[in-house]
Amino acid sequence: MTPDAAQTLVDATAKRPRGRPRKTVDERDDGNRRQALLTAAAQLFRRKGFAATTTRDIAAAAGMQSGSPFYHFKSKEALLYAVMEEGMHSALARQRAAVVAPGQADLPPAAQLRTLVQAHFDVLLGPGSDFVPVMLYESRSLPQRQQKSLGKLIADYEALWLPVLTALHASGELNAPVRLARLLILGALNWSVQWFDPQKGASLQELTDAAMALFLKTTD
Amino acid sequence: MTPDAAQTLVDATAKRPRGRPRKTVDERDDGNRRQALLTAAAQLFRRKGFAATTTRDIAAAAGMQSGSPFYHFKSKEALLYAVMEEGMHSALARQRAAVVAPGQADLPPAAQLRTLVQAHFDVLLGPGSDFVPVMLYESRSLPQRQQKSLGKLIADYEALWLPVLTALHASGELNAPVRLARLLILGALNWSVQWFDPQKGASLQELTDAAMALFLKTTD
DNA sequence: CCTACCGATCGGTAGG
DNA sequence: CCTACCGATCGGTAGG
Repeated sequence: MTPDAAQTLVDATAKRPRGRPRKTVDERDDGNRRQALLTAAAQLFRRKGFAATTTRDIAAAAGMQSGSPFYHFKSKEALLYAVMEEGMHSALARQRAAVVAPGQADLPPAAQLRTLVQAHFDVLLGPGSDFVPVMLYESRSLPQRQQKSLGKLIADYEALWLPVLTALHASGELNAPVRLARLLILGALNWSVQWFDPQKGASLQELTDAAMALFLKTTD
Repeated sequence: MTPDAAQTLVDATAKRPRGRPRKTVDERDDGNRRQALLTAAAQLFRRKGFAATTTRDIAAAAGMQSGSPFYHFKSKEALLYAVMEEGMHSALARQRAAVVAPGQADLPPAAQLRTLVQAHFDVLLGPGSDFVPVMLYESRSLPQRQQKSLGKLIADYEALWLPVLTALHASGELNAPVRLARLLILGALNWSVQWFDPQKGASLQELTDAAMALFLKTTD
Protein backbone atom coordinates (compact mmCIF):
# COMPACT_ATOMS: atom_id res chain seq x y z
CA MET A 1 0.00 0.00 0.00
CA THR A 2 1.37 3.41 -0.95
CA PRO A 3 1.48 6.18 1.63
CA ASP A 4 -1.10 8.02 -0.46
CA ALA A 5 -3.53 5.14 -0.32
CA ALA A 6 -3.05 4.87 3.40
CA GLN A 7 -3.64 8.57 3.67
CA THR A 8 -6.87 8.24 1.72
CA LEU A 9 -8.13 5.55 4.09
CA VAL A 10 -7.32 7.61 7.11
CA ASP A 11 -9.03 10.61 5.57
CA ALA A 12 -12.11 8.56 4.80
CA THR A 13 -12.24 7.46 8.38
CA ALA A 14 -11.86 10.99 9.55
CA LYS A 15 -14.82 12.09 7.42
CA ARG A 16 -17.16 9.37 8.74
CA PRO A 17 -20.22 10.44 10.66
CA ARG A 18 -20.58 9.25 14.24
CA GLY A 19 -22.14 5.92 15.15
CA ARG A 20 -22.10 2.59 13.28
CA PRO A 21 -19.21 2.60 10.80
CA ARG A 22 -20.13 2.29 7.11
CA LYS A 23 -18.77 -0.71 5.27
CA THR A 24 -17.45 -0.89 1.72
CA VAL A 25 -19.68 -2.17 -1.08
CA ASP A 26 -18.37 -5.71 -0.87
CA GLU A 27 -19.03 -6.01 2.83
CA ARG A 28 -22.27 -4.08 3.03
CA ASP A 29 -25.77 -5.47 3.43
CA ASP A 30 -26.32 -6.34 7.05
CA GLY A 31 -29.22 -8.63 6.24
CA ASN A 32 -27.34 -10.15 3.34
CA ARG A 33 -25.21 -12.55 5.38
CA ARG A 34 -28.13 -13.55 7.51
CA GLN A 35 -30.13 -14.36 4.42
CA ALA A 36 -27.23 -16.37 3.01
CA LEU A 37 -27.28 -18.45 6.17
CA LEU A 38 -31.01 -18.99 5.89
CA THR A 39 -30.80 -20.12 2.29
CA ALA A 40 -27.90 -22.44 2.97
CA ALA A 41 -29.60 -23.87 6.04
CA ALA A 42 -32.87 -24.46 4.21
CA GLN A 43 -31.06 -26.32 1.46
CA LEU A 44 -29.04 -28.50 3.82
CA PHE A 45 -31.87 -29.17 6.25
CA ARG A 46 -33.98 -30.34 3.34
CA ARG A 47 -31.33 -32.59 1.85
CA LYS A 48 -29.82 -34.12 4.96
CA GLY A 49 -32.28 -33.36 7.73
CA PHE A 50 -31.86 -31.05 10.69
CA ALA A 51 -29.99 -33.36 13.08
CA ALA A 52 -27.61 -34.59 10.40
CA THR A 53 -26.71 -31.06 9.33
CA THR A 54 -23.83 -29.35 11.08
CA THR A 55 -23.71 -25.66 11.85
CA ARG A 56 -20.25 -25.95 10.31
CA ASP A 57 -21.83 -27.24 7.07
CA ILE A 58 -24.13 -24.26 7.01
CA ALA A 59 -21.36 -21.79 7.75
CA ALA A 60 -19.19 -23.23 4.97
CA ALA A 61 -22.07 -23.12 2.49
CA ALA A 62 -22.54 -19.45 3.32
CA GLY A 63 -18.80 -18.79 3.07
CA MET A 64 -18.22 -18.21 6.76
CA GLN A 65 -16.13 -19.66 9.57
CA SER A 66 -17.53 -22.22 11.94
CA GLY A 67 -18.47 -19.89 14.77
CA SER A 68 -20.02 -17.16 12.66
CA PRO A 69 -23.60 -18.43 12.36
CA PHE A 70 -23.96 -17.75 16.08
CA TYR A 71 -23.39 -14.08 15.47
CA HIS A 72 -26.65 -14.08 13.50
CA PHE A 73 -28.64 -16.76 15.30
CA LYS A 74 -28.74 -17.67 18.96
CA SER A 75 -28.72 -21.40 18.28
CA LYS A 76 -29.07 -24.06 15.63
CA GLU A 77 -32.71 -24.41 16.62
CA ALA A 78 -33.27 -20.68 16.16
CA LEU A 79 -31.94 -21.05 12.63
CA LEU A 80 -34.36 -23.89 11.98
CA TYR A 81 -37.23 -21.85 13.29
CA ALA A 82 -36.29 -18.89 11.13
CA VAL A 83 -36.21 -21.11 8.05
CA MET A 84 -39.66 -22.49 8.80
CA GLU A 85 -41.13 -19.12 9.60
CA GLU A 86 -39.85 -17.62 6.37
CA GLY A 87 -41.25 -20.61 4.49
CA MET A 88 -44.70 -20.25 5.97
CA HIS A 89 -44.80 -16.49 5.54
CA SER A 90 -43.96 -16.68 1.87
CA ALA A 91 -46.37 -19.56 1.29
CA LEU A 92 -49.15 -17.66 3.02
CA ALA A 93 -48.42 -14.49 1.09
CA ARG A 94 -48.39 -16.46 -2.12
CA GLN A 95 -51.72 -18.17 -1.54
CA ARG A 96 -53.42 -15.04 -0.26
CA ALA A 97 -52.36 -13.12 -3.32
CA ALA A 98 -53.76 -15.87 -5.53
CA VAL A 99 -57.04 -15.99 -3.64
CA VAL A 100 -57.67 -12.26 -3.81
CA ALA A 101 -56.55 -11.88 -7.43
CA PRO A 102 -59.09 -10.05 -9.65
CA GLY A 103 -61.94 -12.31 -10.69
CA GLN A 104 -60.74 -15.22 -8.57
CA ALA A 105 -63.72 -15.09 -6.24
CA ASP A 106 -66.11 -15.37 -9.20
CA LEU A 107 -64.52 -18.53 -10.52
CA PRO A 108 -66.25 -21.86 -9.94
CA PRO A 109 -64.97 -23.72 -6.86
CA ALA A 110 -63.13 -26.29 -8.97
CA ALA A 111 -61.08 -23.54 -10.60
CA GLN A 112 -60.36 -22.01 -7.22
CA LEU A 113 -59.10 -25.36 -5.98
CA ARG A 114 -56.86 -25.63 -9.01
CA THR A 115 -55.30 -22.30 -8.11
CA LEU A 116 -54.59 -23.48 -4.58
CA VAL A 117 -53.15 -26.80 -5.75
CA GLN A 118 -50.92 -25.23 -8.35
CA ALA A 119 -49.55 -22.64 -5.96
CA HIS A 120 -48.99 -25.33 -3.35
CA PHE A 121 -46.98 -27.45 -5.77
CA ASP A 122 -44.95 -24.43 -6.70
CA VAL A 123 -44.24 -23.62 -3.07
CA LEU A 124 -43.05 -27.19 -2.52
CA LEU A 125 -41.25 -27.92 -5.77
CA GLY A 126 -40.57 -24.67 -7.58
CA PRO A 127 -37.26 -22.80 -7.64
CA GLY A 128 -35.94 -21.87 -4.20
CA SER A 129 -38.51 -24.10 -2.55
CA ASP A 130 -36.51 -25.49 0.35
CA PHE A 131 -38.14 -23.58 3.18
CA VAL A 132 -41.59 -25.12 3.28
CA PRO A 133 -40.42 -28.72 2.82
CA VAL A 134 -38.17 -28.21 5.84
CA MET A 135 -41.20 -26.97 7.73
CA LEU A 136 -43.16 -30.04 6.70
CA TYR A 137 -40.56 -32.66 7.44
CA GLU A 138 -38.54 -31.32 10.35
CA SER A 139 -41.09 -29.79 12.70
CA ARG A 140 -40.51 -32.49 15.33
CA SER A 141 -36.96 -31.14 15.69
CA LEU A 142 -38.41 -27.93 17.09
CA PRO A 143 -39.13 -27.33 20.79
CA GLN A 144 -42.84 -27.49 21.56
CA ARG A 145 -42.88 -23.80 22.29
CA GLN A 146 -41.98 -22.89 18.75
CA GLN A 147 -44.04 -25.69 17.26
CA LYS A 148 -47.11 -24.05 18.74
CA SER A 149 -46.03 -20.72 17.36
CA LEU A 150 -45.73 -22.17 13.87
CA GLY A 151 -49.01 -23.99 14.34
CA LYS A 152 -50.87 -20.71 14.02
CA LEU A 153 -49.37 -20.01 10.61
CA ILE A 154 -50.17 -23.55 9.51
CA ALA A 155 -53.75 -23.18 10.67
CA ASP A 156 -54.04 -19.95 8.70
CA TYR A 157 -52.72 -21.69 5.62
CA GLU A 158 -55.11 -24.62 5.93
CA ALA A 159 -58.01 -22.30 6.60
CA LEU A 160 -57.67 -20.97 3.06
CA TRP A 161 -58.69 -24.36 1.72
CA LEU A 162 -61.77 -24.96 3.79
CA PRO A 163 -64.34 -22.70 2.06
CA VAL A 164 -63.32 -24.01 -1.35
CA LEU A 165 -63.57 -27.64 -0.27
CA THR A 166 -66.88 -26.97 1.44
CA ALA A 167 -68.32 -25.52 -1.75
CA LEU A 168 -67.09 -28.51 -3.73
CA HIS A 169 -68.63 -30.86 -1.23
CA ALA A 170 -71.94 -29.05 -1.47
CA SER A 171 -71.96 -29.26 -5.25
CA GLY A 172 -71.18 -32.98 -5.19
CA GLU A 173 -67.80 -32.56 -6.85
CA LEU A 174 -65.99 -33.63 -3.71
CA ASN A 175 -67.24 -36.79 -2.16
CA ALA A 176 -65.59 -37.12 1.27
CA PRO A 177 -65.88 -35.37 4.65
CA VAL A 178 -64.34 -31.96 4.18
CA ARG A 179 -61.80 -32.10 7.02
CA LEU A 180 -60.53 -35.55 6.15
CA ALA A 181 -60.50 -34.59 2.49
CA ARG A 182 -58.26 -31.64 3.29
CA LEU A 183 -55.83 -33.82 5.22
CA LEU A 184 -55.71 -36.42 2.47
CA ILE A 185 -55.38 -33.89 -0.33
CA LEU A 186 -52.62 -31.92 1.34
CA GLY A 187 -50.91 -35.21 2.12
CA ALA A 188 -50.97 -36.26 -1.51
CA LEU A 189 -49.44 -32.92 -2.46
CA ASN A 190 -46.91 -32.79 0.36
CA TRP A 191 -45.64 -36.27 -0.40
CA SER A 192 -44.53 -35.09 -3.84
CA VAL A 193 -41.49 -33.64 -2.10
CA GLN A 194 -40.29 -37.23 -1.71
CA TRP A 195 -40.48 -38.28 -5.34
CA PHE A 196 -40.78 -35.30 -7.65
CA ASP A 197 -37.79 -34.76 -9.90
CA PRO A 198 -37.88 -31.52 -11.90
CA GLN A 199 -35.29 -32.89 -14.32
CA LYS A 200 -37.45 -35.69 -15.62
CA GLY A 201 -41.03 -36.83 -15.60
CA ALA A 202 -44.08 -34.69 -15.21
CA SER A 203 -44.27 -30.89 -15.06
CA LEU A 204 -45.99 -29.04 -12.27
CA GLN A 205 -48.77 -28.41 -14.75
CA GLU A 206 -49.31 -32.13 -15.37
CA LEU A 207 -49.09 -32.80 -11.66
CA THR A 208 -51.83 -30.30 -11.00
CA ASP A 209 -54.01 -31.80 -13.70
CA ALA A 210 -53.56 -35.29 -12.28
CA ALA A 211 -54.40 -34.14 -8.77
CA MET A 212 -57.56 -32.39 -9.92
CA ALA A 213 -58.65 -35.40 -11.93
CA LEU A 214 -58.01 -37.66 -8.95
CA PHE A 215 -59.83 -35.64 -6.32
CA LEU A 216 -62.82 -34.20 -8.12
CA LYS A 217 -65.80 -35.84 -9.73
CA THR A 218 -66.27 -34.52 -13.25
CA THR A 219 -69.60 -32.76 -13.39
CA ASP A 220 -69.61 -31.92 -17.06
CA MET B 1 -25.92 -66.35 51.16
CA THR B 2 -25.84 -69.46 53.41
CA PRO B 3 -23.12 -72.08 52.94
CA ASP B 4 -25.85 -74.48 51.81
CA ALA B 5 -27.00 -72.21 49.05
CA ALA B 6 -23.46 -71.71 47.85
CA GLN B 7 -22.99 -75.44 47.85
CA THR B 8 -26.09 -75.89 45.70
CA LEU B 9 -24.78 -73.42 43.12
CA VAL B 10 -21.44 -75.15 42.93
CA ASP B 11 -23.16 -78.51 42.49
CA ALA B 12 -25.34 -77.17 39.71
CA THR B 13 -22.26 -75.93 37.90
CA ALA B 14 -20.57 -79.27 38.30
CA LYS B 15 -23.52 -81.08 36.72
CA ARG B 16 -23.60 -78.90 33.58
CA PRO B 17 -22.77 -80.49 30.22
CA ARG B 18 -19.76 -79.26 28.28
CA GLY B 19 -19.91 -76.46 25.71
CA ARG B 20 -22.01 -73.31 25.68
CA PRO B 21 -23.48 -72.86 29.12
CA ARG B 22 -27.27 -73.05 29.27
CA LYS B 23 -28.98 -69.96 30.47
CA THR B 24 -31.91 -69.79 32.84
CA VAL B 25 -35.40 -69.18 31.49
CA ASP B 26 -35.19 -65.45 32.06
CA GLU B 27 -32.01 -65.03 30.07
CA ARG B 28 -32.67 -67.45 27.21
CA ASP B 29 -33.75 -66.61 23.65
CA ASP B 30 -30.81 -65.57 21.55
CA GLY B 31 -32.97 -63.77 18.99
CA ASN B 32 -34.99 -62.21 21.76
CA ARG B 33 -32.51 -59.48 22.60
CA ARG B 34 -31.95 -58.67 18.96
CA GLN B 35 -35.67 -58.29 18.45
CA ALA B 36 -35.89 -56.07 21.53
CA LEU B 37 -33.30 -53.79 19.96
CA LEU B 38 -35.21 -53.68 16.68
CA THR B 39 -38.46 -52.77 18.37
CA ALA B 40 -36.85 -50.10 20.53
CA ALA B 41 -34.98 -48.67 17.55
CA ALA B 42 -38.10 -48.55 15.38
CA GLN B 43 -39.97 -46.69 18.08
CA LEU B 44 -37.21 -44.17 18.73
CA PHE B 45 -36.34 -43.64 15.07
CA ARG B 46 -39.97 -42.90 14.39
CA ARG B 47 -40.41 -40.50 17.26
CA LYS B 48 -37.12 -38.60 17.16
CA GLY B 49 -35.63 -39.45 13.78
CA PHE B 50 -32.52 -41.48 13.01
CA ALA B 51 -29.84 -38.85 13.49
CA ALA B 52 -31.34 -37.55 16.71
CA THR B 53 -31.55 -41.02 18.23
CA THR B 54 -28.56 -42.29 20.15
CA THR B 55 -27.42 -45.89 20.18
CA ARG B 56 -27.35 -45.34 23.94
CA ASP B 57 -31.06 -44.43 23.86
CA ILE B 58 -31.79 -47.65 22.02
CA ALA B 59 -29.67 -49.75 24.35
CA ALA B 60 -31.38 -48.29 27.41
CA ALA B 61 -34.84 -48.85 25.94
CA ALA B 62 -33.91 -52.50 25.41
CA GLY B 63 -32.45 -52.75 28.91
CA MET B 64 -28.84 -53.01 27.84
CA GLN B 65 -25.57 -51.17 28.38
CA SER B 66 -24.30 -48.63 25.91
CA GLY B 67 -21.93 -50.88 23.99
CA SER B 68 -24.21 -53.88 23.70
CA PRO B 69 -26.16 -53.02 20.55
CA PHE B 70 -22.90 -53.49 18.63
CA TYR B 71 -22.81 -57.12 19.66
CA HIS B 72 -25.99 -57.59 17.61
CA PHE B 73 -25.51 -55.02 14.84
CA LYS B 74 -22.39 -53.89 13.07
CA SER B 75 -23.35 -50.23 13.15
CA LYS B 76 -26.17 -47.82 13.82
CA GLU B 77 -26.88 -47.79 10.10
CA ALA B 78 -27.14 -51.57 10.07
CA LEU B 79 -29.78 -51.28 12.77
CA LEU B 80 -31.70 -48.78 10.69
CA TYR B 81 -31.54 -51.01 7.67
CA ALA B 82 -32.77 -54.00 9.67
CA VAL B 83 -35.73 -51.98 10.93
CA MET B 84 -36.66 -50.92 7.42
CA GLU B 85 -36.25 -54.38 5.98
CA GLU B 86 -38.44 -55.93 8.63
CA GLY B 87 -41.04 -53.24 8.01
CA MET B 88 -41.13 -53.86 4.28
CA HIS B 89 -41.17 -57.63 4.63
CA SER B 90 -44.13 -57.60 6.97
CA ALA B 91 -45.98 -55.04 4.86
CA LEU B 92 -45.43 -57.09 1.73
CA ALA B 93 -46.51 -60.31 3.43
CA ARG B 94 -49.57 -58.54 4.74
CA GLN B 95 -50.67 -57.16 1.38
CA ARG B 96 -49.91 -60.36 -0.50
CA ALA B 97 -52.00 -62.37 1.89
CA ALA B 98 -54.87 -59.92 1.43
CA VAL B 99 -54.59 -60.03 -2.35
CA VAL B 100 -54.63 -63.82 -2.61
CA ALA B 101 -57.35 -64.30 0.00
CA PRO B 102 -60.23 -66.54 -1.20
CA GLY B 103 -62.61 -64.68 -3.49
CA GLN B 104 -60.52 -61.51 -3.49
CA ALA B 105 -59.69 -61.80 -7.19
CA ASP B 106 -63.39 -62.00 -8.06
CA LEU B 107 -64.22 -58.75 -6.26
CA PRO B 108 -64.78 -55.60 -8.29
CA PRO B 109 -61.65 -53.41 -8.60
CA ALA B 110 -63.04 -50.82 -6.20
CA ALA B 111 -63.37 -53.44 -3.47
CA GLN B 112 -59.84 -54.64 -4.19
CA LEU B 113 -58.55 -51.11 -3.81
CA ARG B 114 -60.35 -50.81 -0.51
CA THR B 115 -58.53 -53.89 0.73
CA LEU B 116 -55.17 -52.41 -0.24
CA VAL B 117 -55.96 -49.04 1.33
CA GLN B 118 -57.19 -50.53 4.58
CA ALA B 119 -54.17 -52.81 4.95
CA HIS B 120 -51.88 -49.89 4.13
CA PHE B 121 -53.41 -47.73 6.84
CA ASP B 122 -53.06 -50.58 9.29
CA VAL B 123 -49.41 -51.07 8.41
CA LEU B 124 -48.79 -47.36 8.98
CA LEU B 125 -51.01 -46.67 11.97
CA GLY B 126 -52.02 -49.94 13.59
CA PRO B 127 -50.45 -51.42 16.72
CA GLY B 128 -46.70 -51.99 16.48
CA SER B 129 -46.54 -49.95 13.30
CA ASP B 130 -43.23 -48.17 13.74
CA PHE B 131 -41.18 -50.05 11.16
CA VAL B 132 -42.74 -48.88 7.91
CA PRO B 133 -43.02 -45.22 8.94
CA VAL B 134 -39.30 -45.29 9.67
CA MET B 135 -38.78 -46.70 6.20
CA LEU B 136 -40.86 -43.94 4.67
CA TYR B 137 -39.36 -41.02 6.52
CA GLU B 138 -35.75 -41.95 7.16
CA SER B 139 -34.55 -43.57 3.96
CA ARG B 140 -32.25 -40.67 3.15
CA SER B 141 -30.25 -41.60 6.25
CA LEU B 142 -29.27 -44.84 4.57
CA PRO B 143 -26.18 -45.27 2.34
CA GLN B 144 -27.10 -45.46 -1.34
CA ARG B 145 -26.07 -49.09 -1.45
CA GLN B 146 -28.77 -50.13 0.97
CA GLN B 147 -31.27 -47.66 -0.41
CA LYS B 148 -31.10 -49.52 -3.70
CA SER B 149 -31.54 -52.80 -1.91
CA LEU B 150 -34.69 -51.54 -0.21
CA GLY B 151 -35.85 -50.06 -3.50
CA LYS B 152 -36.60 -53.54 -4.79
CA LEU B 153 -38.95 -54.28 -1.92
CA ILE B 154 -40.64 -50.94 -2.40
CA ALA B 155 -41.08 -51.61 -6.10
CA ASP B 156 -42.65 -54.97 -5.28
CA TYR B 157 -45.01 -53.29 -2.89
CA GLU B 158 -46.07 -50.63 -5.35
CA ALA B 159 -46.47 -53.19 -8.10
CA LEU B 160 -49.37 -54.71 -6.17
CA TRP B 161 -51.35 -51.53 -6.72
CA LEU B 162 -50.87 -51.13 -10.44
CA PRO B 163 -53.28 -53.77 -11.84
CA VAL B 164 -56.05 -52.59 -9.53
CA LEU B 165 -55.56 -48.95 -10.46
CA THR B 166 -55.36 -49.85 -14.15
CA ALA B 167 -58.70 -51.65 -13.94
CA LEU B 168 -60.26 -48.68 -12.18
CA HIS B 169 -58.91 -46.34 -14.82
CA ALA B 170 -60.35 -48.53 -17.57
CA SER B 171 -63.78 -48.55 -15.95
CA GLY B 172 -63.77 -44.78 -15.54
CA GLU B 173 -63.80 -44.94 -11.75
CA LEU B 174 -60.32 -43.47 -11.55
CA ASN B 175 -59.80 -40.36 -13.57
CA ALA B 176 -56.05 -39.64 -13.58
CA PRO B 177 -52.94 -41.17 -15.20
CA VAL B 178 -52.34 -44.44 -13.38
CA ARG B 179 -48.74 -43.85 -12.33
CA LEU B 180 -49.33 -40.34 -11.06
CA ALA B 181 -52.51 -41.53 -9.37
CA ARG B 182 -50.54 -44.17 -7.52
CA LEU B 183 -48.00 -41.62 -6.31
CA LEU B 184 -50.69 -39.20 -5.18
CA ILE B 185 -52.80 -41.87 -3.50
CA LEU B 186 -49.90 -43.43 -1.61
CA GLY B 187 -48.82 -39.92 -0.64
CA ALA B 188 -52.24 -39.14 0.82
CA LEU B 189 -52.08 -42.35 2.84
CA ASN B 190 -48.45 -42.02 3.90
CA TRP B 191 -48.95 -38.49 5.13
CA SER B 192 -51.44 -39.77 7.69
CA VAL B 193 -48.42 -40.76 9.76
CA GLN B 194 -47.95 -37.05 10.43
CA TRP B 195 -51.41 -36.28 11.79
CA PHE B 196 -53.30 -39.41 12.71
CA ASP B 197 -53.99 -39.78 16.41
CA PRO B 198 -55.47 -43.13 17.41
CA GLN B 199 -56.69 -41.64 20.70
CA LYS B 200 -59.07 -39.21 19.12
CA GLY B 201 -60.73 -38.46 15.85
CA ALA B 202 -61.43 -40.88 13.09
CA SER B 203 -60.98 -44.65 13.10
CA LEU B 204 -58.99 -46.49 10.44
CA GLN B 205 -62.35 -47.57 9.06
CA GLU B 206 -63.52 -43.98 8.61
CA LEU B 207 -60.18 -43.03 7.16
CA THR B 208 -60.48 -45.77 4.57
CA ASP B 209 -64.00 -44.69 3.68
CA ALA B 210 -62.90 -41.09 3.24
CA ALA B 211 -59.98 -42.08 1.02
CA MET B 212 -62.17 -44.24 -1.19
CA ALA B 213 -64.75 -41.48 -1.50
CA LEU B 214 -62.06 -38.99 -2.37
CA PHE B 215 -60.25 -41.01 -5.02
CA LEU B 216 -62.99 -42.87 -6.83
CA LYS B 217 -65.88 -41.65 -8.94
CA THR B 218 -69.09 -43.26 -7.75
CA THR B 219 -70.43 -45.40 -10.54
CA ASP B 220 -73.60 -46.55 -8.86
C1' DC C 1 -17.53 -11.84 11.60
C1' DC C 2 -12.87 -14.55 12.70
C1' DT C 3 -9.63 -17.13 15.91
C1' DA C 4 -9.05 -20.28 19.19
C1' DC C 5 -11.02 -22.99 22.16
C1' DC C 6 -14.06 -25.81 25.64
C1' DG C 7 -17.11 -29.40 27.42
C1' DA C 8 -20.17 -32.79 26.20
C1' DT C 9 -21.75 -36.34 23.48
C1' DC C 10 -21.46 -39.96 20.35
C1' DG C 11 -20.42 -44.23 17.51
C1' DG C 12 -17.68 -47.77 18.08
C1' DT C 13 -14.06 -51.21 20.15
C1' DA C 14 -10.95 -54.35 23.16
C1' DG C 15 -11.03 -57.64 26.28
C1' DG C 16 -13.25 -60.35 29.07
C1' DC D 1 -23.51 -58.95 26.79
C1' DC D 2 -20.78 -55.72 30.27
C1' DT D 3 -16.76 -52.60 31.56
C1' DA D 4 -13.92 -49.19 30.42
C1' DC D 5 -12.39 -46.52 27.18
C1' DC D 6 -10.91 -43.85 22.72
C1' DG D 7 -11.02 -40.47 18.94
C1' DA D 8 -13.79 -37.49 16.51
C1' DT D 9 -17.28 -34.32 16.10
C1' DC D 10 -20.35 -30.89 17.48
C1' DG D 11 -22.88 -26.77 19.40
C1' DG D 12 -21.58 -22.94 21.37
C1' DT D 13 -18.55 -19.00 23.47
C1' DA D 14 -14.83 -15.34 24.73
C1' DG D 15 -12.41 -11.88 23.07
C1' DG D 16 -11.17 -9.27 19.67
